[in-house]
Amino acid sequence: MESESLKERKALENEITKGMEQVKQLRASSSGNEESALERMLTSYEEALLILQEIASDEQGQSVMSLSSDAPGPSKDSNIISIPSRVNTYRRREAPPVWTNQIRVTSNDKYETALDDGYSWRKYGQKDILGFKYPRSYYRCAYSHGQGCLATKQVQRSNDDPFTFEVTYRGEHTCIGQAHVAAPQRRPS
DNA sequence: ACAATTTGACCGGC
DNA sequence: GCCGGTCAAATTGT
Repeated sequence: MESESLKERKALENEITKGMEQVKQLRASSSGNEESALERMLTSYEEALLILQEIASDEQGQSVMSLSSDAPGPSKDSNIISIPSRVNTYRRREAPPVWTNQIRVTSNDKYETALDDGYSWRKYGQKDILGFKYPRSYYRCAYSHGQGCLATKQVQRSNDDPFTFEVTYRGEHTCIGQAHVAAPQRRPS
């Protein structure tokens, strides 16, 4: 039975990996705005793989605990009650996914158009960063209202090539069906 | 009048 | 104390 589920796990892992490769291939020949979507797909795959690993290590269970046996823990004195406690319940911090895109801006391209990823952001800061000759801008999702969206991005203009921007996203958008559908218009008058 | 941006202040981590 | 990140008051845009 165990080997059966192990086999399935391996198959699932294999499928996910195949998907990753497809996306990577797509990304290699992509341009501009679709790139961020592809990056997000990639981080989803990576997260899936991570979750799979966690499930696997959960199944193995106690073997992890044996590590602490040689630690100078609670003594074996029968007077002392050893509390099982939550030693084994490592709740892994759900780190938000982070990825950065390189965006090259052409001169006839207006910055806004090129940097527009279809979401609406609100700028909340700008800082000069050591080693960068251009300031870095900080944006958060425009509807971070209530328990809304925690998605964030930073924009950093490249030192050497002022036409290249490094856009770093952190966190997935939890907001859906919002106003950003109406993004790609902004016609020049 | 309201909403978004700007910008120095502020804060936490190293 | 410096550095990167965020806050928030002032300013600017619509």
